[in-house]
This record gives sequence, structure tokens and C-alpha cells, in this order.
Amino acid sequence: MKLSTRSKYGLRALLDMAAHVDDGAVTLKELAKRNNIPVKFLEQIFLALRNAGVVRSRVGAQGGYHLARLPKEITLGEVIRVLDGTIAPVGCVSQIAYEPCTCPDMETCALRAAMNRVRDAIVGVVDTMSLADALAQTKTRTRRNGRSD
Amino acid sequence: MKLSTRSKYGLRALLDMAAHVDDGAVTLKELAKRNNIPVKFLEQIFLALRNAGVVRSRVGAQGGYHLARLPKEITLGEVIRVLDGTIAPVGCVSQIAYEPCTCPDMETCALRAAMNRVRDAIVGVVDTMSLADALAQTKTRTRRNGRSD
DNA sequence: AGGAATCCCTACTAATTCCGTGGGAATTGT
DNA sequence: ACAATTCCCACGGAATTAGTAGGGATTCCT
Repeated sequence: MKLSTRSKYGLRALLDMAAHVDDGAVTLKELAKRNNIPVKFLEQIFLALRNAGVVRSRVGAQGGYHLARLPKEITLGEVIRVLDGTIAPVGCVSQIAYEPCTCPDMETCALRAAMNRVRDAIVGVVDTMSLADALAQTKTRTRRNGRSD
Repeated sequence: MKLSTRSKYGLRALLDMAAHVDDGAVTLKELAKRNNIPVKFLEQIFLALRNAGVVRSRVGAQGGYHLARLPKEITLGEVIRVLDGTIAPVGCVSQIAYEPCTCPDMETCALRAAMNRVRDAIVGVVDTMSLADALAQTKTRTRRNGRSD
């Protein structure tokens, strides 16, 4: 159930941008340095984010990136979908990246039904949590809730 | 956020066993055939499940596997942990397979806080859903609920 | 105008993870 | 004895993903 490094980096950088949203545009170089991310890899990631309309860019000297919308209008789910292509734990429950599985009978597949619920649980979090929400939560002290793993 | 094929196969096979729990022991060969899984791969998977106390085995002719507990006493979460080692979407929020991430400051990492909630959401489903629950849900007609991806 | 900074794009390599296979030993029922 | 089966570990290869290389286009500054 791992999140790709690609999405991890992308989210980390975007959260940083959201935190410094008042400072105007920021360069990849700066973003990469601040967040411990290889510049060239981040470049690739931001290309995708730009094409998806999550960030906007300005080329040339004094150029850089800025968020295309307010932090509260960008959800984690949107970003993950852009960077990973899907969120669903198995292909057979994904709408945007559906792929049939090899189970003998998909209609009565108990695993599929269960994974549907898992997907809903994940989506329920990431699609309702914006960059702003994520930042706010951290500021008010991360309270752990005990569930293991 | 993908579930490994390993866990997928393991769960599929266990659900099958749970559905036929009254038939006594079943061989890997049979399980593999019924569920479209490569025998040798399934063998590996069941070795792990056996060591973890999820199934019990009997060697020799007329041997086979059977569940170590009732279907309602085996959760999906337990199985996934055995087969994948962890459930958490990122290493830095896993208790049983913790791994520090490369973010500049872990204490104030907004992504970590967010992923904590995702993990809780996933765990909330898989740790409360037993093999029996998963089967029951399918029998009562899988009702889709619309969330996309 | 020239140079420096920066994004844009594609292709490639490297690393890792994961799926699946092989072969043989031990055990048990017929 | 023989056949069926679990047990065990190691290995090969495929696929995915992380990260790199390099050059082009655009804009700003002096």
C-alpha cells in the first residue's frame, strides 16, 4: 500500500509552496534544496503538475512556479492521481485506471468488495484534505491516535 | 497505493478457504487451480501464513492446509501485514516497519500527519473486517457507492 | 545585445522490488 | 515401495520506479 516517492516528493514540495504562498513564485532549485529532493526529478514531477493545472509556471530569469489555486482548493487526492495515475489499492476497483483482475469470478469476488471499501476509506481522506488542511493540522500539534501500523 | 500481488493472492486463497471451511483441509494444488494462482508462488505465500499462525498444515499424502482460526477471527489486516510487512502508505508512519523519511523536519512534516490519517483510515477497514465479514458482504449483493477511483 | 537564470522536454540509465520458478528434502497415507 | 504433499531456500528475470543527462526555449538584467 505504498505511496510512490514521486507523489511523496510532489506533495512535500506543494505543501512547502502552500506554506510560503505569500512569497510569490519559487524556483525548482530552491524548492528542491528546501525539501531534500533531487532537482531533476522534481522538474519532471512539476512538469506533470503543470500540465494537470495544479501549478503555473513562468519561464526565464526570475521565473518559477506558483500554485494555480489557493491551498485550500488543492486536495492531496488530486495530486496523487496526477502523479501516480490512481489511488485504488487494486486495479479492479479503480474507475480512472480500471484493470480486470485474474479472479475466477469478478461478480462475486469478496476481495474486490473489500478493496472497494478500502479505496473509499482512502479517498475519503485524501479527497477531503486540502494542502491548507494538512498544514493546519500540523500547526495544531500532531496528536497521535494510537492505531498501530 | 497498490496492494501487492502477493497479498492479493493470499487473501483470495484464504477467502476461498473460508468459504469452504466445512470441507476440511485443502491442497495448494486445488487452491491454486480454483483461484488462478501459480502453485509455486502460492506455496511461498502459504509458508509465510503458516509461520504467522494464520493457517495450519499437514504434510504427506492427504495433507493440505486449513485455517488456524474461524473465518471471523482472521482479519484482512493481519494477512496483509504478514505478507507485505506493512500497511502504512509511507515508512515514517509505520509502527511495525518504521523508516525515517528524508523530509527536512519530521516533527512538523505536514505530509506525515496526513499520511497518518490515511493509514488510520485503511487500518480502520482492514483491521475490523474479517474473512467472514468480507464473504458476507459479497453474498448480500455488492452495492457500489459511487466514489471515484 | 549578450549572458545568466530558469523552465521545458525527451530519452536514457540505474536501482530496486517483486513475480514466479526450480530442485530437492522430509513426511505421511495407501 | 510409492505417490502425494508440505517444506525450504535460492535464484532468474521482468517490470516498475527512481534518478540522470543534455539540449532547447524563454525571459530578465545589465
